[in-house]
Amino acid sequence: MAQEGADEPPELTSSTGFLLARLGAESRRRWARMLSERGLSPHHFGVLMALDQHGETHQQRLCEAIGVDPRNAVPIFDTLEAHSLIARTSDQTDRRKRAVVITAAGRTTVDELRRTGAALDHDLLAGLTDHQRTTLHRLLLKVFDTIVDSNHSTITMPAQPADRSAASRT
Amino acid sequence: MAQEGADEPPELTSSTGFLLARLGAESRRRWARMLSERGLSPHHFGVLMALDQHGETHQQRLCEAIGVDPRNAVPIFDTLEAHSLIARTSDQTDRRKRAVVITAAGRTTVDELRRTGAALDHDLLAGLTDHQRTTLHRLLLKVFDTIVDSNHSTITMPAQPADRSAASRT
DNA sequence: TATTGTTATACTCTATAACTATA
DNA sequence: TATAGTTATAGAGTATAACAATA
Repeated sequence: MAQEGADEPPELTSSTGFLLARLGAESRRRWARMLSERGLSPHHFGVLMALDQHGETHQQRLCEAIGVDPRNAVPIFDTLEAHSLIARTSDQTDRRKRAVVITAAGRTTVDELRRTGAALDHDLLAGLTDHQRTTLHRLLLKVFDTIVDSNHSTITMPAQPADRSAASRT
Repeated sequence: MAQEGADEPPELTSSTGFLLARLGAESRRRWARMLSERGLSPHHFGVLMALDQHGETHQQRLCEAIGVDPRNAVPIFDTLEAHSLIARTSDQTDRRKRAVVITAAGRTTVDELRRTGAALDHDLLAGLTDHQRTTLHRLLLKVFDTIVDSNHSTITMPAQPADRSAASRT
């Protein structure tokens, strides 16, 4: 288990995965409260964020990104489309798939929410230094890659670099 | 944002809190599946773990430890008591409170589950080195302390050092 | 036959309101 | 009045089964 310094905390929560679940619930709770003021849920924001970063994709990849079963995702996409934050079209190469794109309004919304969310991060990570926050984020990203890769055999998102620059802000 | 090396991943999930929520859900999902085979939920395990580490406490402190509203915690304690994994008695100094203790069977169970959970951790954190896992765990613990302290004004668990040694195992 | 998206449904978890008993 | 625990209930989130359209 690799010996650290001597200031290792007793235990409190011996399993990292369980501690992750505990903190994740707390974080989601705060996000949900903030987002509910705009009629959105964490899943809605997750879809917008994934679309904003990766550009057009189909629903199943988005479901994987936000960790929601496709069976439960339909109402999520419906709501986003009803709010004109995304648009769904039929994929021409494979008509089973529905291509999803973020709209200009969706892009504005996700940028707004991201800024507001930064305040939540600030509170949540108040006990960490800037360097520790960066380290934590980097490690969590690595874990994220692991679970996405393990669910399917080889999937890492198409990485179609949506012309994000067109909506340059701030 | 403190410049790291140059191998910083693009973004994927810009908010640490949101990424935490995403990974926490995945982790909880895996724990839930493992625990369901024994008729338990993540909350049940959380209670047992907190009791095993901190000894006797009352219900509200346990609720805070596992992040569950006291209103939703009653069935959790009831189930644990029905399985004889915990025992509830009336606190003599304040008869409103119900003192909760872990039983010998509960201690055996939590040790078993902790070992089984280690396999889950291994899979979940497969992308990290041992050192990175230790770092991640330490950072998450710090965040945990932050949110517990922020919810109430000053609470850090009584730290009554239950005679854990009596159940020495392995 | 396998995959994408969908519907219906049941189940779990969480949040809101109000009540009892103790302090 | 405030707190610990409880109950009832509605809502959000998640899992199970089955289906239509397309590949």
